[in-house]
Amino acid sequence: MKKKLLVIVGPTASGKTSLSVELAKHYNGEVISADSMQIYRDMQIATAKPTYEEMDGIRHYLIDFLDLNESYSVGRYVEDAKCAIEVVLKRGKLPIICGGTGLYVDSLLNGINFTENSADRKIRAELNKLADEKGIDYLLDILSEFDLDSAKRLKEQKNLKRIIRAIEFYKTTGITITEQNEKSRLKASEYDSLIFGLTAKDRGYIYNRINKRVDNMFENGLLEEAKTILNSNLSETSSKAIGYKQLESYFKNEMSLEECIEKLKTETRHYAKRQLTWFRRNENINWINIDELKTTVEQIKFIKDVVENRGFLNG
RNA sequence: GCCUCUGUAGCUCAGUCGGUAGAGCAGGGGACUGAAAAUCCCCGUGUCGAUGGUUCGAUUCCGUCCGGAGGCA
Repeated sequence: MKKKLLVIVGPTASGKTSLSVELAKHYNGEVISADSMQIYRDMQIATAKPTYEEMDGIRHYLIDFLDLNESYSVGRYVEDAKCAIEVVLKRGKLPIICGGTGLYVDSLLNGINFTENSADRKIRAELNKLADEKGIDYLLDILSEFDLDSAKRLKEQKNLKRIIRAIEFYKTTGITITEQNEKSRLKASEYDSLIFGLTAKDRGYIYNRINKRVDNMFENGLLEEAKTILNSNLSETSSKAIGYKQLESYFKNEMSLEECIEKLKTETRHYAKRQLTWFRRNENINWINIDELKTTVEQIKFIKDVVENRGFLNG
C-alpha cells in the first residue's frame, strides 16, 4: 500500500502556513516544507518563514537548516523530503507537504528519478563563460552534436540556462538529457497524495495580500535583515531569494527606498503569477479560492469534506 | 490677467509634413526534470482632453472651452 500524503500548494502569501498548521492539528500530522528559500538559516523575514508561534507546537521539517553559502537543488530536496516522510511516518503521524516551490513538489510526488552526480558547477561555469564569449548559438551547435532533439526545442526558447544544463548533463553522465527525462518518468510514485491548491477567483486579491505583506515585512525589520544577508557570503541558490537583492540599490544610494519597495512588490507579484501558472496545469489539484473561503476554518472544512468523500485516510 | 509649454493605452512617453497610432513599465497567457524565489517564450483598439471650423477626410491645422506645469505682472 502506498504512503499517504496531504499536500498544500499555492502562490506566495496565499496562507499556506497557517492552513498547514491547522491541518496538522486536525489530522495528527507534521509539516514537511517544499520551499527553496526557507531552507536557509538566516533568512527569516523575507522568506516568510513560519515563526515559533506560528508553528504552534507542530513539528516542521526542511526549514531553517542550511547555511547561506551552501547551494541546494531539486535532487537534494527529493532525497531530504523522502527521509523526512519516513521519520514522520515512524512517529505515527501524517506527513503534510506544504510549499510553493512547484518543481520540488512535483519531483517528489511523481517519483522523478535523479541519477547521481549529474550536476557539475565547474562545467556550468565554463559553459556560462563560453556563452558570454561566443554567444548562445555556439552552445546550441555543441548541443546539436549529441542531442538534436533538445537543441531544436531549446533553439526556439533561446533559454541559455536550459541549454547549459543539457550540455552539462551529457558531459557528466554520457546520457542525453532527453533520454534521461524519458527514463525518469517511468517509475510509479511511491506516494498516494491528495493535493489542495490555494488560489483566488480575482488575482488582485492575492496581489493585495502580497503588497500588504511586504509592508509588514518592513515593519518587522526587513531592512536590517537585508543588510546582514547582503553582507554574507551567498551561494548560487541563496543569492536568488526575493526580498534582499531588490534592496541593494537602496543601500548603494542608487534608488530611493520607496522605489525599491515597489520593485520588491512587483517582483513578488511576478513570482506568484509564475507559481500559479505552474500549479494550474496540474489536474490533480483540488482548488480552494481564498477570496471565497477566507478563513482557515472554512478552508479546513472544505478539505475535510474532500478527504471524507474520497475515503482518503480510510484503512 | 497676460505669455509659453502641455493633455495620446492602467502609468511614463513616442508619433502621425492631414488618410483613426506604438514603445517601455504595469497587466494577461504559456513553458519548465539537479540554480526553480531561477530561466525563458508569446500577447498592445485606445472617445489620441471637450467642442466648433477648414477639408473628400482631423488625433494631427485653426478657433473656443476645460484640466495640468512654468514664466511675467
